[in-house]
Amino acid sequence: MVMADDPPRRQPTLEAVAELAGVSRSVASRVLNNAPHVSQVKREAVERAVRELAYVPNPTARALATRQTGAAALVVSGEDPSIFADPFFAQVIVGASAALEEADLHLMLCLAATDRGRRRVEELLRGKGADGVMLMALRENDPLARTADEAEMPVVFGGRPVGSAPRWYVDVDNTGGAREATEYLLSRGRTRVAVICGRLDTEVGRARYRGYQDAMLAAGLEPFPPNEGDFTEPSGAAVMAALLLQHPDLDAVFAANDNMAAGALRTLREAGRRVPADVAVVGFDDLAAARMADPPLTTVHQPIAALGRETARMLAALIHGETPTPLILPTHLVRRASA
Amino acid sequence: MVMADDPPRRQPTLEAVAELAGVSRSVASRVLNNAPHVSQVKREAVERAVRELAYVPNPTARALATRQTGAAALVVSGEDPSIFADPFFAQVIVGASAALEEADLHLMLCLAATDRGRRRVEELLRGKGADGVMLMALRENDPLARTADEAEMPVVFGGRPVGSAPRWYVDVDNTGGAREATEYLLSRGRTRVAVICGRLDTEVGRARYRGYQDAMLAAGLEPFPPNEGDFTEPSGAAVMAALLLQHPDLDAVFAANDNMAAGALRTLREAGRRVPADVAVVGFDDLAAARMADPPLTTVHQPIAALGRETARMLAALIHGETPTPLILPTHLVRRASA
DNA sequence: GCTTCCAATGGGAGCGCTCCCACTCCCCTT
DNA sequence: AAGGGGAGTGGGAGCGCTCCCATTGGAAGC
Repeated sequence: MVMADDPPRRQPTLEAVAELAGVSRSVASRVLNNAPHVSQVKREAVERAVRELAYVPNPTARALATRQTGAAALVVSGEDPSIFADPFFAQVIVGASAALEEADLHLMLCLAATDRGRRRVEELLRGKGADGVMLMALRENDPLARTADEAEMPVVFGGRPVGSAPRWYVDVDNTGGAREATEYLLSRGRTRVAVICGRLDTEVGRARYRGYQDAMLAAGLEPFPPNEGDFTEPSGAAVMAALLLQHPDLDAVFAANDNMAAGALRTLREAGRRVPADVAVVGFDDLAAARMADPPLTTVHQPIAALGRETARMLAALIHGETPTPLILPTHLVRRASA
Repeated sequence: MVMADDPPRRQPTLEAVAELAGVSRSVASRVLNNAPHVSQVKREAVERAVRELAYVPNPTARALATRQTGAAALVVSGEDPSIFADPFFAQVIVGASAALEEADLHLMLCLAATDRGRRRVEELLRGKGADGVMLMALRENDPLARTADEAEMPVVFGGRPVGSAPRWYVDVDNTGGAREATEYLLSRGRTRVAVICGRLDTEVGRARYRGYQDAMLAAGLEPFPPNEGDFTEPSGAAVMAALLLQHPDLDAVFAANDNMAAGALRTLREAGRRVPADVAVVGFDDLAAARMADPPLTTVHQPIAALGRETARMLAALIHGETPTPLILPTHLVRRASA
């Protein structure tokens, strides 16, 4: 006969610690939670027992008892999972992760791309699988917005969704950044400043176009109509080509993000236009790639890691019962060679 | 008098569902878990009750009872949190997330950069805060390797750690890829093929140098000594500059990743060497940036999303009690203009 | 010296679910 | 006709923790 094939050597429990320390579970629990009403002697006894047994509290049991999971979810929506492959999100995560760590919260990452994924997120929200949620990259009329709203759980938006402004959000000053970029182009004497928009079904896309528009109108110039790209390099190249055809005399272009600016640069190069001599180009995002572009891209820097950090901080505050206020992070122009 | 300020309107429980459906908790539980031994009538009654109450099972309670959290952790080690900002990880995550979704597992992301972060990971492992772990980017002698080993929990390594090969891992054929890249350079008639290594305290760095070495030796050529960069663009530029000084006659260079290749390209350009006419350059990784480099970079493609996907799949298999075998994913050369 | 108060303590009732097990029928063998 | 087997069912004991509450005893207040 063999031994039982499943040696149930389980983790020690609080009960075991208490017993070894010669105290009750209550006292042991208090020591672990750093709560008052424990004598120094027993406190030390418990600490010794914890060390001896290499005890680690079971987070699940604690979660059940306290009704707090100790986790925050970062939900990235969008039909295409590869939207997430954008280094943008990696940066956001670095920031969010750091802030969450400070608040002693774990990070659950949910890419709600497929139907199944969305359903799982929904269950997470409604089943209280996390203490709070950060919602990013929601599309127009995203059903997740409603679910999040109904779930009785703190929700912070990273970047405002299209249309309504939620109760709590952290966003970047897209309009201001776009305005600054356009004004800069104007200040360099350019007058025929074209624009390559991002998707206009996103708030980012709209806000950046708005900033461009503001600056043009303020300068008494006619803004170009919104030529829509989809934030990718090829779309930037395509829109640039179309622009060149319709307005051969343009002398500058503001692209709503760096990827599209890179595409524009490529088209311009292929068309034999010199940058910035013939056409000045400004992007938005200040990705690593912007620095390495040829020529290095003048672009609007946005604090991506800070966006993640502040979103997470706001969520943590909410979870702790505080009432933070929405936040808009500043952007600033980084001058390089392309404009 | 005001009403109680904390309306404890709680989620309905299984108990409530059972009561509404006129069955016992056991039966309701069976229905929810799709278990047998339930009559059709009661099954439907329970389903109706679930809908009526908009019942969602509490994952925490389930986790406590089953001793399964339903989550897998992806731990990214490394002293510098920004290592994670590398688009590499974003890709890995997309793959892992998809595979985890299929296995109905949630993704917990842990960036173990700070001491506090490492401690939290340790607690996660030892406290059974997840059903399994994927470990990536471990450094030499990383204490996490031991903790993971001791934790009685499935562990899969994404990329082998330096030195020991763990029981379960998914890796990319770094040596084969580097060999292929070098062979290609050789086959184009280059004979003075230099190398820019990655950090040699990582297995990736070593394996890629090994591949380069193999190819050189097989061709009867003297391999260059390992000139170590740290996988960043500036380090590639610096090593390239040093190389040019010591070996002005070199006619090709294999860089252990695309970032360093980009740096090399920059140095070469500044030194007035034409690529590929004077010096051919091959990178490794096939990042998006490689395509946009000037000239577009010939590089070794590695299936990053697949790495994430397979790592997650292996972990899921382990969690389900299966016994998978380690996996090495193929790489292949992508020919572009730089070589 | 006697009440008053509060720090210290441990018992016990949950938190919401799973799962073992005992029990009842009912159908199908021999 | 008696027995076995299994499907269907519900009760109850956990899972490991927190937290309320009753109890104790010694210090402080009068």
